[in-house]
Amino acid sequence: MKDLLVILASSSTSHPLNRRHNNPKFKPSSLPSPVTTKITPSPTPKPPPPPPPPPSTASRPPPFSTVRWDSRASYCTSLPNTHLKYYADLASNLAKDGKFHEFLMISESVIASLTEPSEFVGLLSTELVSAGIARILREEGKVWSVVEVLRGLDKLGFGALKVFDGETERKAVARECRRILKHGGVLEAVELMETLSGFHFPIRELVESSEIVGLCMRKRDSDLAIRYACIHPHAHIVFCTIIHEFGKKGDLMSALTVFEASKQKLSGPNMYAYRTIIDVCGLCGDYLKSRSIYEELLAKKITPNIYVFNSLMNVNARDLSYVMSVYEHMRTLGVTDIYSEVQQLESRGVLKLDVFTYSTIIKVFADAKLWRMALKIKGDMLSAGITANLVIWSSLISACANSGLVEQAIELFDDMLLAGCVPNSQCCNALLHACVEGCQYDKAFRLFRSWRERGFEVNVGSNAGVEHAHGNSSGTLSNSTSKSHNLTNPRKAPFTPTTATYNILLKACGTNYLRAKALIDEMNAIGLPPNYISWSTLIHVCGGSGSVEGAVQILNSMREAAIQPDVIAYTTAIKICVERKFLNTAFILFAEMKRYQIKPNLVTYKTLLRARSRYGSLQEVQQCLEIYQEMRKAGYKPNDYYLKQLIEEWCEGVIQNDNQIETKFSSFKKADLGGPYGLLLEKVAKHLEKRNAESMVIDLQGLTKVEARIVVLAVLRMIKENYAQGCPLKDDLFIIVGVKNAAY
DNA sequence: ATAGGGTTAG
Repeated sequence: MKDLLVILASSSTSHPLNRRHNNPKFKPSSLPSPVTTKITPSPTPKPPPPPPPPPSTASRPPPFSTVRWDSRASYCTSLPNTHLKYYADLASNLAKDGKFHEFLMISESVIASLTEPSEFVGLLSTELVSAGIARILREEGKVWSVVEVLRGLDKLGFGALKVFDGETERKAVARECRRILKHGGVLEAVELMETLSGFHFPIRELVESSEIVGLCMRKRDSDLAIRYACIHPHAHIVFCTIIHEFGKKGDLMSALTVFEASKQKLSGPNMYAYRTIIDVCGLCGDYLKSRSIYEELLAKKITPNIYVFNSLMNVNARDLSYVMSVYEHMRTLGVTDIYSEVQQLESRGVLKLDVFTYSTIIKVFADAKLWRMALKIKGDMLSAGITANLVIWSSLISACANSGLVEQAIELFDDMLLAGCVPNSQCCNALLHACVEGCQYDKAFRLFRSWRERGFEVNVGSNAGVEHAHGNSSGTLSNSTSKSHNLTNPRKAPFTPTTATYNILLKACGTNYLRAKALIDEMNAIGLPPNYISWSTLIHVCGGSGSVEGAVQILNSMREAAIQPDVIAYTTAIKICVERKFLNTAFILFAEMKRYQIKPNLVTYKTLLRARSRYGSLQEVQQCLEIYQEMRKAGYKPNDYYLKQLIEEWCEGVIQNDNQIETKFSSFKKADLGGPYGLLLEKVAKHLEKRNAESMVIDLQGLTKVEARIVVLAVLRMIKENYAQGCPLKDDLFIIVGVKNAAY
């Protein structure tokens, strides 16, 4: 074998064949035909005769003629496994030396002779092939030669080779990608990424998706944007971003094209995309299109979620009858049926809708962010002859606040003052909250200061007197004084901030920690000491200002102030650690809160699991799996999304993207997975648990062939990593195959 | 009957 390598090596550099090949008159068929070389498999391990000498090392694909290899094929079919192994070793070694043309030539010829290419692919040494690619990247930085090699590999069905494990190589590619983009080559960059993604290059590391999307936008190239989305591991999100971006540009046509593509690409309805495209219809002024999209959902018997309904109603807001028909459907779907039930009760005379019930209904819509519905209820109420009181006004302002509608909220507040209703702290807080939700932080502070200095001017005119004759009079200035004046009569009312007021202002500090700290001091000074909500908000602000240490330190300050940090305070701090990639600190805090007997909730778990987008080592995977197990025990249903991601990282590319099964390596289709990941995820998780690391029983019962393969791959990788760390498997490895699904 | 802190598909 060594001899053969020498022959091949010499032929690839200075062999006279090279000169012949460079001659345009040279024809490959003039080479001594390899078919004539007879291979006699011998019982003793004796190297088989050499494959045909490679004709070239030039950077073009080797000049094969299919016919030439076809004749060889019939003969090769009977290649015994030992010979297959020999060719695989030979090819792998050539690849390692960077002689990819020879590698491809041998591979192509062998594969042409086999019915099942994976037989040969399985025998190739991934390590050697990736070493060769790494070498080209490292020593010569030749990204494009590598890309050509990869495309060659791809053509031969080597897609599943994972060749980008090394940091250095990935950086070389990233540099090249940067360079291309700097010169405006988005198309080139996407093509590069398409090739790379077939070889499990983590393209997310290459460049921010927003940047690529932005460049595609600038070129108005929806096709390119779609191509990029398709290879992104979070295609569903990227699609939505693109749809929205086109919407912002007023380009509904492109947005719709992308929307259609997203449906093609993603399995299962994506409510997020539906919601986005409906919003975009609104942005582009085509409300009729939004209706047809909604109808498409209905035709497919897909139940829209509350966000889709909300968007649809907002987009069609001008057509109240349509909004009501949509609402009617929403009600029948059980999204919210409170109003109709209440109305029914009223019609039966069981209940008289009063200002209390109206206020409850308004709150329901306010919480669901259905502010238009909230305002509609107010209309219904006024028609029923009931006057809005302070609670109603407050709820309406809250409804706008929850949707970040500052102008609307201020308008309501002014209307309220005009109607002679005196705001209390809660009502003022609702308006401040609206400013925060609408990110108008300075406006919140300006309002606060002006209220504190001047209070409110409430209109107590004759109108107010008449209106309040019906309604509840709480929160209304006494009419007795106003009656003497027939004209509008402004009255002064004071403003009293509460702890909640300060808490909202704390949030309005954004990332300005000093401002927040000053507010905390002010609270202490005026006798409104910060409560646990104030402290959590302070943690948030501090973290936002960039100080992870400071944020963690505030947990201690809380205890000093005799306020025990609760689950939200800890979750806030953990979130900051996670965002700033202080993963160890995050896990320390997680352990600490449990020591203090504070039970993590679903939000805590989710926040913590977002810590890793890639799982580098076994330790990291196990750390996350522990959290999963804990979550399960605590009665929370783990979101498969994260676990799926984890498993993707672990199964050597058998699973790719969201729901897609890599089809190049094995000819399995998604259907083979048979429905949801549930059982599969559980099995992989169970097998990767720490305590299972030493003695191993792999139970494949109930899994399909593909699933079983995934589980086995995951376990094998764990064994490999443990071994590399010096912890070899001590006992035997048992694999239980199901009776029906004999997997291996 | 109305308010304030952590998630909300990366």
